[in-house]
Amino acid sequence: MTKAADAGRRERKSDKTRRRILDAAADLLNRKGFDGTRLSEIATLAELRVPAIYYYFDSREAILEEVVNIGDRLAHENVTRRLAELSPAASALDRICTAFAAHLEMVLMESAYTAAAMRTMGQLPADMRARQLERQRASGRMWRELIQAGVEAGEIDPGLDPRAARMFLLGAVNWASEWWNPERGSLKEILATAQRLIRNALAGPLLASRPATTAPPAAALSPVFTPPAI
Amino acid sequence: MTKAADAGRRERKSDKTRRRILDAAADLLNRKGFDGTRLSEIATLAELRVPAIYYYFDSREAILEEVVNIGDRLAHENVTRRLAELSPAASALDRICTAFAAHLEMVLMESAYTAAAMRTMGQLPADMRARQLERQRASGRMWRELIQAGVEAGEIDPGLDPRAARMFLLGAVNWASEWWNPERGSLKEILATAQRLIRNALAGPLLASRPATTAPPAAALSPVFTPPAI
DNA sequence: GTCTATAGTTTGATAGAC
DNA sequence: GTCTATCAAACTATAGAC
Repeated sequence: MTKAADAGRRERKSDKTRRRILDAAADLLNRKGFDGTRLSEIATLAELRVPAIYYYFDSREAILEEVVNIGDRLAHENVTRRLAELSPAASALDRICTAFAAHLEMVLMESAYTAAAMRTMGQLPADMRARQLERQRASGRMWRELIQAGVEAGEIDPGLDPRAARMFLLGAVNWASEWWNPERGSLKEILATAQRLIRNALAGPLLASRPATTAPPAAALSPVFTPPAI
Repeated sequence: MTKAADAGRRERKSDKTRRRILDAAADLLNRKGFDGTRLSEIATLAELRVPAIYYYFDSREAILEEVVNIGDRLAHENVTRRLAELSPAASALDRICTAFAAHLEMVLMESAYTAAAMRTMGQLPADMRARQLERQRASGRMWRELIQAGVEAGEIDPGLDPRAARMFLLGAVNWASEWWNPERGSLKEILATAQRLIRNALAGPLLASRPATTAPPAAALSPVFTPPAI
C-alpha cells in the first residue's frame, strides 16, 4: 500500500501530533476564549513542549485560525449533509428544524471545533474576523434562504421578524455548549427538545393547522452521528 | 447640603472615576473576554494611567469581579421589578415572557455589565466562578420556579424538557448582544420579537387554545427603560 | 488622586543541539 | 521531530514624587 493510498484511512504520526495540537487549542478556546488560550497550555494538553508546536504551525494565531476554520466548515458540512438526507417531501419547517439540529449536533459533539468557532467569533482579531466572515458568507446565505422559504410557504408566524428569529435561535444553539452535559441527558434527547422548541417558536399559532409532520426530523438524525474527517 | 445627603443624587468625582473604570472594563469584557481584558486598555478607555486604577481597586481581578457582580445584580433586579409591575391577572406564560424580556433588556442596554456577566461566565477563574454561582442561586431558583409554574398551569408544551427549554432560551437572549444593533431596529421591536418567539416556543400546540393574552407583555415593558443606579 | 519609573512574571517566538 | 536555553515584548503590580 502506498503512502498516498494509506493517507485516507490511517493518519501518519505527524498528522496525529498536529491533530492533538488543534484538539487542545479547540478545547482551550471554548474554556478560556481567544486571548486566554496560551501556547503553554496547548503544549501541555497536547503533551509536548512549546517549541515543538512551531514545527507544525507558524504562530499561535495560525493554530487558532485553523481551529475556527475547521469549526465553521464542520458545521456547514453537517447542516448541508443532513438537509440532503431529508425526504424531498419535507416541509420548509422540517428543513429548518433539521438544519438547526445539525448545527447543534456539531456544537455539542466531541470535537469542540464548531463550538469554539461560534463562541469566539467576537473575540477574533480584525483580520482573522474578516477572513472568517468571508468564509461564512455561504452559510449565512443558506440560513437566510431556509427561513425565507418557510416564510414564503406560510409556515412561519408572520408576527416574527425573520432575521431576529434566526439570530435568537442560532444563539440558543451556539450557547448550548456552555450548559449541556451529556451525563444529564443523551444527545438524542437534547436534539429532540431543541427541534420541538424551534418548531414551536417559528410556527407559533400556525402550528395548530399543521399538527404533525410526515417524517419527524428527529428520526432523520439517526443513526448515530459519525464525525466527518477533519 | 451635607456630603452624605448629596451622595444619592450627585456622584462625587471619585465615584465618577471609579465608574469610568468599571464601564471600560465591562465594555472590554464583552469584546475581548476575561483574559483579553487588559489593564492598559481599561486605563486608556477610562482616560487615565494604569497606576491610577490601583487607587480604586486592589487588582485587575477585583475590577472584573465587581463588573460581573453588578451585571448579575442588574439582571436579577430588573427581572423581579418587571414581574412586580405585572398585573396579578397575568398568566404563568405572561410572567415567563416578561422575565425573559426584562433579562434581554439588561443584556442589550447601555451598561454592558449584564452582557459581560453572562458572556464571560465560563471564563472566570475557579474562585471567582464559585462566588458568582453562589450569588446566582436566587436567580437560578427564580427561573426554575417561573417555568415550573407554567408547567403546572398547563401552559407549557408537555413535550419539552423544562430545564433544556429554560437554558436554550436564556442562551438565545444572552447571545443577543453579539448580533443586535440598535441601528437595525429599536429595543422595543427586538423585545417584542423575543417575547413572541419565547411564547410560541414554550406554548407550542397549546397556543391555539389560548389565543390572545389579556395584557400583551410588550406593553408591560413601557414606558421607556430607566437604568437602575449601580 | 494621578503621575513617572521600574520590578518581577509570563508570553510568543527563535537558535541550535540531538 | 522534539528538546533545552534564551530573548524581546507585554503584562500586573508597586514605589515614590507631586
